[in-house]
Amino acid sequence: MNIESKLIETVIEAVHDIYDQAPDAKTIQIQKTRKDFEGDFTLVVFPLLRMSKKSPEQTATELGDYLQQNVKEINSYNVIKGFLNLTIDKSFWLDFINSVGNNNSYGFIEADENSRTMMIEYSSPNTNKPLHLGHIRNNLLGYSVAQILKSQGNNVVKVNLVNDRGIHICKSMLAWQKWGDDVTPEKANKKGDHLVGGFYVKFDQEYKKEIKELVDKGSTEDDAKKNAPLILEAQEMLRKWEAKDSEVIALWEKMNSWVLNGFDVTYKELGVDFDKVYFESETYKLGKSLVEEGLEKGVFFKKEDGSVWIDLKDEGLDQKLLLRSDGTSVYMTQDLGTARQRFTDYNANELIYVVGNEQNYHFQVLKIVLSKLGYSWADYLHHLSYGMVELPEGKMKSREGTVVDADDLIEGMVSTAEEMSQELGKLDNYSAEEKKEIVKTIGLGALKYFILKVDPKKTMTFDPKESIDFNGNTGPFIQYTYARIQSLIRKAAEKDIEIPTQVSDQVEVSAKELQLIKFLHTYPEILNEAAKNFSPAIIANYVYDLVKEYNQFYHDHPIFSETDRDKLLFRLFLSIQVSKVINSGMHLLGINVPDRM
RNA sequence: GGUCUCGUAGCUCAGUUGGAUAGAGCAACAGCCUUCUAAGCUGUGGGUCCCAGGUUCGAAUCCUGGCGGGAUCACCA
Repeated sequence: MNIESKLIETVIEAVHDIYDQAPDAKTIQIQKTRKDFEGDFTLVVFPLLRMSKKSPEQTATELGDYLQQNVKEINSYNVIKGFLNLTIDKSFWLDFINSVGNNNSYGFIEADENSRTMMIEYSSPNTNKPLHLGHIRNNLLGYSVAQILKSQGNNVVKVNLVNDRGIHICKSMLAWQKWGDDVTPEKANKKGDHLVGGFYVKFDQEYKKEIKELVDKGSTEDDAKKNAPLILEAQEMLRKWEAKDSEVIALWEKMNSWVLNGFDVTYKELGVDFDKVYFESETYKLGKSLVEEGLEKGVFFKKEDGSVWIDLKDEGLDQKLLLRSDGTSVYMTQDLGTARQRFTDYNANELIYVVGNEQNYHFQVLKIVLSKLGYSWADYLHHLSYGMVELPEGKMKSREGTVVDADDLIEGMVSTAEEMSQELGKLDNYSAEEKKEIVKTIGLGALKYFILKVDPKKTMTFDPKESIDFNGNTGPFIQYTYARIQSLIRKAAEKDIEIPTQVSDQVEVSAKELQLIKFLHTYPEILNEAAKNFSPAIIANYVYDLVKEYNQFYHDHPIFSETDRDKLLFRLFLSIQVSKVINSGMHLLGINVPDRM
């Protein structure tokens, strides 16, 4: 049993013994004592006043006496207003830090037969254009949340859903057919996703020209959009695709494979992966059959033109399209099918969708539609909605060319890391190979940390200039601290100092060091909270705070200048425990830590 | 207009189930490299926690209303 629950239990006993009352465990608030006060844990006594019927100070004192007598770990206590501050004995903290020293997976929980299976979908790219900054946030979040859930004893299945069909795919296919001149990624010496993305842009440009021409001839804007020859051709192509026209399918397969090969490169760079990849081209038909099912059950209705809808006015929403009048499927159609397919494949307890908040409405509808169809697992769907990534100059707009391409961004981060290392002369003694590796770790660490430290649900500003500032609350700062501790270990080996596997309870411990130990003590709670909230940001900020605490300690107490052997060993030992937690926390964020930098 | 969401220092962000005097970093200024990596550390200045009510012993946090930004309400995905 951990110390906090022990304290809570004893407080309940105390209230029972002293005031003859039975308090609800929820009213007992044990929290960490704030830095500026003396003590380790604080009991807030205000909620208990109605039971004691005494002043806050008197109540706190009586409870303090009781606790001190009945909990052996408590050394002393003090009362300030309604706060009872308890000081825990040093030996408790030393026992604790020794237990961390013997534990290679501190804070982690093993999966067992009672584990829940959680499926997490992330990335979900369209095969008509390359990944951009928004996808980076998505991928990093998805991967990290999966890691975090795993660390807390869940079985996790990471899935990707490739949006490989639809009108948007036909647009780039059509543009390639018309203006592609049989170009391939090899011929153009370009990543496949970038090549295809170019044709998507080309389509849009030509389409706009056509619209303008029609408008100039007197057509309305709306009519022009609907009747431009290019869009009609694209629609025709989609119908052919759904009818399995061999020529269209062949082109589709060719171009999709180019794009997917390109994505694989980017995923590898980012360090993300999947256990299973779903393709909408494989699930949309199941979606269509679910629509049929809904029509039979009377959940959906058909309009005169043949399109299928659901009326959600009773839910406070609108009418929603499920199938086009020409019988082709839309986004919602295929998502219905995909969801069903997943619960057939894996018997998941929870299905988490990592998708931007611009789709909040979509997921609200998806959930309602599935439960109206009678699927009880609709309750297991959870939309992990994240905010947009903006640039300092404003929003990203593909039309205005202000989209930050994922590959360009990664490359930029790495080359900036290289320039900075060069300038500081940090990597002068390393081989080109080693340099490349370290610089990549730092560049990606900077990017990943910058994005993950922000609360997922918030819109965030990504400032490329600020992100390459390697000072402050950044990934490289944390990596640097880790690297320095590794350097300590090497130094100890040089000096033939054997690092202890545990420390004696005779050692003198400073207030600062005690604070560091208490900080490490909260790590399991932090992980638990991060898992509950699907929030890597909680871990990121914790690790940063830990590193900051450690750096202060490190500067005040140069370890090898310590003459007392026990103290020296203790500090070395403590440093290693800190570096273990840094490594573990960063690992959950998907960030590597270098041994030297 | 309806729904959702965000609003904390000049800027980027933390702030635990409501707890004590609201915190970091960047930027500015002033210091610290014969001692384990100065990509660091120390110090100074910087706040109407958007506004107004309400609940509470106690509100940045919860509720209501307003103001401001964003998203969404497509036969796009």
